[in-house]
Parts: sequence; structure tokens; C-alpha cells
Amino acid sequence: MKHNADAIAMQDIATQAGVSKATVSRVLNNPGRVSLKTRDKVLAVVAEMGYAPNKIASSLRQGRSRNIAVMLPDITNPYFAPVVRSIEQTAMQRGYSVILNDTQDNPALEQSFADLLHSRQVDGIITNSARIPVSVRGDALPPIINASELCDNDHVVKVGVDNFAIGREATEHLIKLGHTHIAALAGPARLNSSERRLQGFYQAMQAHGLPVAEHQIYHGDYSTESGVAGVKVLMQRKQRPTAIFCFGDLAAIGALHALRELGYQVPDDVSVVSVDGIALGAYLAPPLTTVAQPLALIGERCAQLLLDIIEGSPPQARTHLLPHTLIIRQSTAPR
Amino acid sequence: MKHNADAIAMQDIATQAGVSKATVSRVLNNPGRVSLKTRDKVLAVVAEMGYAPNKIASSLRQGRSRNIAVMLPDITNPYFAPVVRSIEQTAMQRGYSVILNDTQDNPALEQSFADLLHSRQVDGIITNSARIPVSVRGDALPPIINASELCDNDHVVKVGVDNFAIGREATEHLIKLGHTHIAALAGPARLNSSERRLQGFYQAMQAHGLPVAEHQIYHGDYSTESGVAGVKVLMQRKQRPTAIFCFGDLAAIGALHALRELGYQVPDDVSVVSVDGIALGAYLAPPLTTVAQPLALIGERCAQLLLDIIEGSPPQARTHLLPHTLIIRQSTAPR
DNA sequence: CTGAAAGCGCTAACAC
DNA sequence: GTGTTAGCGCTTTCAG
Repeated sequence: MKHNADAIAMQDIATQAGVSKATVSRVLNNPGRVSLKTRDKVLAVVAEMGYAPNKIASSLRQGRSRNIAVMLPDITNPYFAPVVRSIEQTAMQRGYSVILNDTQDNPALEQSFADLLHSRQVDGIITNSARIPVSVRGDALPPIINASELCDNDHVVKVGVDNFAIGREATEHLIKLGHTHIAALAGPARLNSSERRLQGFYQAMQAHGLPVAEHQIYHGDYSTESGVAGVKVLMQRKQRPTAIFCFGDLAAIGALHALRELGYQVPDDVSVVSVDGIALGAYLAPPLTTVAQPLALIGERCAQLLLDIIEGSPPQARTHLLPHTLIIRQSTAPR
Repeated sequence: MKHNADAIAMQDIATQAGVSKATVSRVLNNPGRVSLKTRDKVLAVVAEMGYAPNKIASSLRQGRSRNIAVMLPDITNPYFAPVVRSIEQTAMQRGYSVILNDTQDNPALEQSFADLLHSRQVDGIITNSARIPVSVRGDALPPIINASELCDNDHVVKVGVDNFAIGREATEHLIKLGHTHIAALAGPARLNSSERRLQGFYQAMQAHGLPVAEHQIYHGDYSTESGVAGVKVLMQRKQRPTAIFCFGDLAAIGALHALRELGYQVPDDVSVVSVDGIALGAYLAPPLTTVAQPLALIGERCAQLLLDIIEGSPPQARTHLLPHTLIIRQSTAPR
């Protein structure tokens, strides 16, 4: 006996309960429209036979899958895990399932995942890349949420943080501690998040009359390895920084590691501030000062907005910026 | 114009290309059975109209969804992310999508996710919990892979590591370094992985004539917080350990943190060895000695086995134990 | 409040 | 090599 060869269909329930398929369907989806008596009878048979409606058939008939896709560059980055978890929870509460797409930041893969929408396998997509893989035209909002890395397409709903303010506040924290030689261990120049943080950095420096030279900036890729590499470069430049602003916690972990290897004490010799607020930050040596993003909230908001669009209640606002928080721990100290 | 109101169906392609639906379907699924000429014509029309077959309809007709579900207790644990990524990649290569289920270790949720299988939304499940949420009877293998926490049901295919050997080898590493007072910061007693590692620990200690008392064991829950709590308890017991065997890297991170706070030097005062091999381990202070699990391989194997079962080629072996590796870094040192 | 019937878009026999 | 036909299992008019 094949484990699923004994599939029970709605017709079986109907026959057994002495009603029609239509009535069984109503009991399951619109209990209100059925008399209490038949309802109980049907429910009893359903329970007895262990019946579960075939969701594929239901999807086909209704023209929607009740699935959404989450596209992200790397599920291995601790930044994304809480976001995904929160998306999944919210979706589940609203009756949707989440299909995960780790794109490894590969445009070809992003495109292939976008076909899920086209082939009706998902009703919408939350993408954490600025490359919107679907042609967006017309006046209706497409069922797409653009998170983390925001694109500049006005027809797409975006959820993120104010990276400019984050860059400014992280830098100001360092400046207030008396640092004047501050290096920035940035992300890829092509990424919006990195560019905005960098602008915030420049603006804070300028506002305090602090000059910024090219050699104070290092462009990595947000990875731990790039944090290591960045520190090695930044610390051997003529004007050695007394503080480093890392654009992501993963890079900061690498930076802390490299600084330690080079024999510098954090925060005594060098202060380190970063961005993201991953859970592990509190357990690093030293515990990391960071501008935390509301990861769970970002995920929840993405899911709510996407499902609202899918279900016909598109939001008024296109861009949703969520609040960040500077968490001061022990990786920063007065100069 | 609704963005998807203009859905193109296979019939449209057929009409446009002057052939029947069936031929279009063949071109897309069995190109070999169609003449080169019609094939080209159909493909041209498909490309021109931007057609993508409705996967829901195909699924309904074929009786399989080409989706699989991955159930895990917490996507936020760095142990799972690489496993999931690898599952996703393998599944994609074989034409399947992955539905993610973060169960938060909640049996009720696990059950509700198992209904995905029942309602035909997925063709199989990879579960990282020992609670198999589907009644398994009969001789055929159910489309379920049990990973990480292995259950003792012989009808289920299991993928994991040899936790007994891991426990033994981690402990022996410490013993070889001259440690005799070794504490174990274990996981929940109800979990198979923790119990096996603990048995391995006992066996190694016994084999070297080292006594183990109750007070050398602390049962946490694999979390960072439990690592902190465990160290605080273990270090204030009469016979203070000179080495701690943490049953997971996350707990080890907490342990390292707590040890630092209590003023102990690792590895000078206390050695720490752990299990998992998460990427961050190499960047901790000090870099963590750990018994690494082959995370990507585990994920890949889970996916391959599940898809093999789904596609009718069930494996001969029920239990698949994958190789672990002791990675010696700087958190352990001679007594 | 309930049933009959149509059909979502596709694939797989089965003919030709 | 290609077309015709019959559903997959469900939901939803439309009658009654």
C-alpha cells in the first residue's frame, strides 16, 4: 500500500455523510451557510475519515496558491534569519506558506525564482535585493515587497530602515566619544544600504568639521572575511584610525577578530561600532556597540503589506521606514 | 488592469501556434516527441507571449506538488541556516521548491505543518525534530526524512552524525591535553543528540579511569543563554573544572562570554570544546575548538534522500551517519 | 439551506 | 507526430 494511494476526496465525505460535495465544501469554508445538523454530520465524517482537502485543487479553482516567496541573498547571514522567521509566523497566521529562495546574490537565480510568481506558484514575493525581477508597469501595485536593499522604483512597496540616519548616528556616537580619526568599513558601493550609511557618515563628519579622506574608507562585502581584510588595510594606513564604523555586524565580528590578531585592544586602542543588532553581538568580546534594526518587525511588516496587496487592500504609503536603536555596549569608549 | 488578469493559458499558445494544447504540453515537457518544426514554432510563440505554464494546474493533474517542507525548531540558530541553504539548492536543482516551517519546537505547530503533507501541499518533509508528526505504518517508506534529532522509528529514513563518537572524541581531546576535571554543558535530557553525546562523554571518562559526578553535568537547552547560565553554575561548584565540553556552539559562545565575565582566561584557566562547527566559531575570542558537523552535506543528503523516496527510488539504508571533524583552534590548551 | 453542473489549466491515454 | 478527450479535486454560480 502506497502511503498516499488511499487519498480521500471530498466526494467520499459527501457520499458518506449523505450530502453533496458542495455542502461539504461549504461546511469547510462557510460553516455559516449550512444548517447546524448537516454541519455536525459532515464534520463528524471528516474527523472519522481523517480527511484534509486537497490544497492544490483548491488553489487551482480559486486562482491563488496561498504561498509567498522570500528571496534573500544568504540565509546564513544572521541578519536574515529573524526576518524570515517573522515573515513565516505572520504568513502562517494569515493562512499562507512561505517558499524560501536563497539566491546567493545571483541575478540569474533571482530571475528564475521570480518565475514562481509568473507560474502562479506563489501569490507574491518579498525580495531582499534591489533588483526587482519582475517588470512593473501599470498603475496597480504588483504583489512584491522590496526589503533591506531598497530599489528606486516608485511602483514597489518598500520596507526598511533609514540608513542615512543610521550612518549619521553611528558616526556621531563615535564623535561624541572624542574620536576624530574614524574609518568606515563599508559594504559594496553598489548597494543602496551601504551608500546611504556612507552618506550619513560623511554628513556627520562634515557637521563636526572633521575631514574625511579616501583612505579612511574601505569597501568590503558585509562578510566576516571582509571585516578581517578591511581592518588589515585600514590599520596600516598612515593616519591610523582610533575608531572604526563597520556597516554590518558580520563585518564587525571579522574586524574585532583582526584587531585582536594585530594586537589592538578594543575599545582601549580602537572603538568599533556597527549596524544590524544580531543576537550574537551581545556575546562578543567585547560586546558590540551597534545600531540595531528591528528585524522581527521588518519581517512582520513585509508579510502584512504583501498579504494586504494580495488580498486587495494595498497600502497608501510606498515606503515604510522602521525605527532603529543605538545599543551601546563595550566596543566603544572615549578616545 | 490587474497585474495578473491577463493570464495566458496553454490554449492561447496552442491557438496562436496553430496546434493543440497537447502539443504545446509536449513541447514543454517532452520535446523529443515533437517534430523540430512544430517545436520551434511553439517555442517561438511561448517566448513571444511570455507564457509560463500554471504550475498549480500541472500539480493537480500530476498528483504531486513538487514542493517539500523543511521543519526546524529555530531558523535563527546558525546550525540550521547552512543545512537549509543546502537543502534548498539541492531541491532547486531537482525541480522542487522548499517551504520553510519554523516550529519553535512547538508540537502543536509541528502537527499543523505536517498537515501540509496530508493536504498534498508538499510531497515530503524533512524534519529536524524527533517527533515524527505523521503516523507511519505499513511497509512503504513515508516521504519523510528525520534529521538532526533522530527518532527511533525504523520506518523513517534518518540523516545525522554519530553523536556518541562526537561526545567521546571531544572528551578525549580534553583528556589528552591532561584535563581530569571536565564538566559537560549538555543539552536537554529529552533530546537524543544530547543524550548520545553525554554517553560518549561518560565512556571516554571511564575509559581513562576518570570519575564523573553528577555535579559535573549541567543540562541547558543549547542556547547561548543556557551557556552563560551553565558556566555560572559549573564554575562555582566545589571541584572547579579545568575544561568544559559544550554540546553546541551557541552554548559555547555563551560559555566563553560568562567565563570572561567571571574573570577566567580561556584556554589558560579553562579549556572549552564544543560541537557543531558554525562559521562564526573561527572568529570568537578565542577561536573555538569544536567538533564540526558537515552541515552542507547533511542538507544535501536529506534533500537527495527525500526526493529519491518521492520519486520512487527509496534508499536501502535507513540511517545515514555523516562524518564529523574535530577542529582544533585556540579555546583548548594543555592543563 | 442544499444540489447539479460547470470549469480552473493542465497532462496522459488513446486514437488516428 | 499530433489531436481528441477525459479528468485531477475543488469552489461557485445558479436553481430549486
